[in-house]
Amino acid sequence: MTLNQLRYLVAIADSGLNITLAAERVHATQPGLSRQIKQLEDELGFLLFTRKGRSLTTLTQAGEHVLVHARRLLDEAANIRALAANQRGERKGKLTLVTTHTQARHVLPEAIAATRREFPAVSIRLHPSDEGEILAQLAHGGDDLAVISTSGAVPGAGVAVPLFRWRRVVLVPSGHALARRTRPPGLRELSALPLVSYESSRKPESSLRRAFDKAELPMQLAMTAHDADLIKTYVRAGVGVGILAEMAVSPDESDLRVLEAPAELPECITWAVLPRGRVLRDYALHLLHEIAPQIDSIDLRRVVAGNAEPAWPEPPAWRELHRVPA
Amino acid sequence: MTLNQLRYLVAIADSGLNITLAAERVHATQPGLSRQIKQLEDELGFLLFTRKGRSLTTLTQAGEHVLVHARRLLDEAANIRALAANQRGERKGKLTLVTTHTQARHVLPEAIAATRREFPAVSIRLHPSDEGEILAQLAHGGDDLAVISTSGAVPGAGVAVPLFRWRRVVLVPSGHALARRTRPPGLRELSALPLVSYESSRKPESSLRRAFDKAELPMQLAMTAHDADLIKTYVRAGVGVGILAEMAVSPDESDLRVLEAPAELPECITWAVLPRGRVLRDYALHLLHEIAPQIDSIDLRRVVAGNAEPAWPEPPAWRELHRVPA
DNA sequence: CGCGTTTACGTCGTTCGTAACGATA
DNA sequence: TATCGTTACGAACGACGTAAACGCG
Repeated sequence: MTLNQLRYLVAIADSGLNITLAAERVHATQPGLSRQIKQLEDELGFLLFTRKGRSLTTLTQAGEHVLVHARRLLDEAANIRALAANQRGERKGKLTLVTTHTQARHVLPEAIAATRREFPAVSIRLHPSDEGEILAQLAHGGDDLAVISTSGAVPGAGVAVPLFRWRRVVLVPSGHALARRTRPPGLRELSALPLVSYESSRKPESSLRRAFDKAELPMQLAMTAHDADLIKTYVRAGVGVGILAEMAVSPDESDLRVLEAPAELPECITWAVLPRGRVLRDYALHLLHEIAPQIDSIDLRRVVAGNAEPAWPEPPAWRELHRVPA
Repeated sequence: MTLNQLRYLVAIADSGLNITLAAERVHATQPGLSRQIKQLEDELGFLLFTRKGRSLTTLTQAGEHVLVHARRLLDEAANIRALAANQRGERKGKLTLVTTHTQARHVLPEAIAATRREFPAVSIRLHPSDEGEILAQLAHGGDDLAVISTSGAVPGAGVAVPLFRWRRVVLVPSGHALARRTRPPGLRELSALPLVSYESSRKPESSLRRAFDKAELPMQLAMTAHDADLIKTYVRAGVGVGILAEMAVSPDESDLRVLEAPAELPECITWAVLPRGRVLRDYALHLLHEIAPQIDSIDLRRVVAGNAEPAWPEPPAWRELHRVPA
């Protein structure tokens, strides 16, 4: 059993059991992988794959088990290499974020730009994903960091770090009846209007939907989109009243009016979620410090390493953070 | 970075930084280890050890970190090998238990004998240890299984499986005043008498001591010993009244009388504690089934693998288990 | 016939053990 | 001088890539 054999095993599993493809991905030749897998099977004493003719059809049950442990083993190898890179002061590398469009578009840009200024040789990969799939991506997709919002609940997978609190806002065209009002609309008023909001509001567990349910009011979703720009466009077009994250609106949109959302819509929290037990590269820590300066980096390392229990400070409100833009 | 390099690293760390000794333990030559460590240091780009002249003095701080991950990595390698051995139906291997003398002497013998009958080629190593050190041993000593008692609290490290409940008994010479009484002694009565009990009763967190403290009664520990046989001997010699685990007394000790302990002494639970995430060999599961037939082996595997939350059945009382000895 | 896997073969690199050397207490 | 680590050398093994053969759709 060698590190390479295990590396080949997971590469093949991750390439849909196509050895040739796996070989390209690990920068080796196909016969090399075939042989190493065979040798591994010989050493372990059982087949990792079921074969039909010459090609692989599935992993055996035992193979699935081996794969789980092989992944963990290789993760630890990667941890050692990350540790070493930090120790050497290595300033280049990769960083993969998995997050929603809203975070990627309105929350992360400054932080990522600052990190890139500090670490110009780091390649940052932004991996947009659906709300519900992000944590699964983080757990199984090898991403380094997820950024995700919830209305209060602490995300389960990995180490969740609260970044900031935020609220929704109501967006209407400047000619809209609500735009002339001095007081923000109530939930009952919104209930009577067609809404334009995020795709995720369609889900029954969406906090927007739950707020209406709790008040026993109907919710009219006129349309949904993945990102705020589209929502704004359709609000401008008069399709309905926009409900979106406050991070997604800027004060200079003169043809739109931004109103406070009803108090019944709960405050949300944006979290960074880190894979538990993974050694963070210095630049990952730098990025986290950019988006959450209130978090102590030493503590963070300790918690991710499993050597301390999380005890994070109360996250600040987004509008406090951005009251005085530079 | 190879598995062997990491293996050598931990061997050296576990041999007090004596490379020659480490080389013997891993069945290799000393120059081999020296070179591999040097190569590993080259690859990682920093020193793992601080050196004074030619010999190693300490691990560097970075080396300590690498060591942690190297251990986990090798644990996963061991897991894969264990998985393979199970899959092959391999019936030989090693099994190291760490436990107290009482468990080893009075609880485990039947179960171990049964396991040895089923797996004659398995070498079982019994590793007696002090109450307080057992869990540390399990976490760092590479033992497969700990058996330990507490008065209620769930042991923290690893996966704790409740095996059975038990009570203490009071042991007096047949000529003792208490032996003629029909009702068992109360805590207040015992408080007036010199006691002979386990070494661990000296600790402030001992449940015996806490029972006296709670009743605000003094406890007179005339003497303590590690094992029940010694306690019995000194009870026979009239040194004091024995307080010991019910598992440690048999009905055929005609010169001693066994009395119920006061109700104030809480019931205890004996637990098996397993290292979390370690793949269990079939014979380990067999042994566990012998000492805790109420535990479902499939569930147990799942919980140890981290794929399920523990939900163990209420453990039976020792005296129920042994009411009708074969 | 093309795609993907296996088998055969030669080369290269690496690891290992032996043996000699060096430093230290 | 004994102990422990390093350096030097040669042999053996193993992994890799190339090229050809084999099955299957």
